[in-house]
Amino acid sequence: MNAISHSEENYLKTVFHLGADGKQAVATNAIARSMKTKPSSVTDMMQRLGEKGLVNYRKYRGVSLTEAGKRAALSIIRKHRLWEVFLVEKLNFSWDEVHDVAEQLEHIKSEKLVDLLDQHLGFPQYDPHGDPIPGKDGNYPSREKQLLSQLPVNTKGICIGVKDSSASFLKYLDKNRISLGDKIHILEREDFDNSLLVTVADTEMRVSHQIAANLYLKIL
Amino acid sequence: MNAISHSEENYLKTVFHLGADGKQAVATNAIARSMKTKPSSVTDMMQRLGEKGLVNYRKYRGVSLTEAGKRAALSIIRKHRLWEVFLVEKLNFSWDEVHDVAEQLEHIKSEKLVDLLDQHLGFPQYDPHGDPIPGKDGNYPSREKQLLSQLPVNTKGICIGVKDSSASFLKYLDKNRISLGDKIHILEREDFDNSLLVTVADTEMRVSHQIAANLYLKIL
DNA sequence: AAATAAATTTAGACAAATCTAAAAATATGT
DNA sequence: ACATATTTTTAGATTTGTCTAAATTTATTT
Ligand SMILES: [Mn+2]
Ligand SMILES: [Mn+2]
Ligand SMILES: [Mn+2]
Ligand SMILES: [Mn+2]
Repeated sequence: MNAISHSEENYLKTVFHLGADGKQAVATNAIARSMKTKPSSVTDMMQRLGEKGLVNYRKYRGVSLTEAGKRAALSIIRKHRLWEVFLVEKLNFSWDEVHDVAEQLEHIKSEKLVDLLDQHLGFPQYDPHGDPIPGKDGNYPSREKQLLSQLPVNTKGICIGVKDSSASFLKYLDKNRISLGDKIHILEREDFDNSLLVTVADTEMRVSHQIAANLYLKIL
Repeated sequence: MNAISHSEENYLKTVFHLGADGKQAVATNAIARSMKTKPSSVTDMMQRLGEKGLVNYRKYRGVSLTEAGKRAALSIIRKHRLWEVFLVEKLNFSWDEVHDVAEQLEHIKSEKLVDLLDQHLGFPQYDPHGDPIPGKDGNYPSREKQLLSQLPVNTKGICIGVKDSSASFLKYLDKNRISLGDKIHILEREDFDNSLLVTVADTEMRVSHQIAANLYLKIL
């Protein structure tokens, strides 16, 4: 009776992400910008999701997810990230190529498929971009992490994730031999342009503010 | 420019199967029956597919696939069967559970995904039901095979496929320990009900005409 | 506090995919 | 060959998801 459509799923996921993991309300325009649709389409959809009890919609005031909406969003994100792990670990996709395919695979409906995929992958905790994989029961582990750009000189940490996961950024990291799991040591900050001198897995290099502002570290 | 929709793909596949693998024309009613839609919906869709150059549509005369339509159908069937192999071989689905999931997975659009999946599976030739997997280039190998019900007493063969691949038939075969690859020897035919006395992998058993009419053998 | 700007919603249109009911064409039986 | 049955198509409606243009509400600036 109340099946959630492909399109509705995409909207729910966007509301979740834009609203700080389902905690804040989100503006119509923000959703439209993020999904490359028009604000009027968003309004339409939010009214429908409101009627289905998946979002709290108040005219002109933005939307937030209901508990049911949050559960639905987490289930889609779980599938998205499990498929990303599959693509990278089993099929040898590179981490910059998986997003569009996972964007499709996340909509496949079969609980058994998700469970067996999870098992096949050894119950992974994080996706290839360092993002946590929501549990079957809907629990969403959050990890201690800080942007490289916000840490003081002399900090040591492990690179555990990316904020921007666009193909161009990920390819840049590949080219410069920066990978998740690498140990990073901040040697020096350049006041002029906020660039950093760091060692990444013991190799010294300079990273721009742009880069540093998109890399998450776990402090050691 | 002319992307083929989810729904159009399902129709193309049905026309392919009902028309003896794209060789014959197919009636509107046959398509509607097979897809559980109404004949009027089929007419609509066939007119659209006709305009797209994927079928030859002549009012009241049924439809056949064009070369482009055949290519599209084979590509979907290739994906469907590769995913079925994946589900059974890698995720341990049983062969009676894979169809509905593959029905969704076959619509995922990514050439790279299909190529890498094919490689990951070791370039399988047949799906879990014994059906051949079309090649990347669109070639469709056909296999010498005959229905068990149509073979004379004393024939020996290998069970290589099923005609009916409904869950109920497949579960029946599991229960009776009949699997693809088993050696079958026809010992006796009962004239009264056309049932057969056979050995399956050296175990003697009686199979009804219903069963025999849905099992394909390769004669030894 | 008006005036102006920005964000949001509404109204109306459209394409895709489906349906029901009615009309038209084709096939079948006597 | 004619009447009847069957198949197929057309006409018109509905739902989903989108759009543009206009109206409305909220926010910002002077
Ligand atoms: Mn998606
Ligand atoms: Mn990811
Ligand atoms: Mn399908
Ligand atoms: Mn199959």
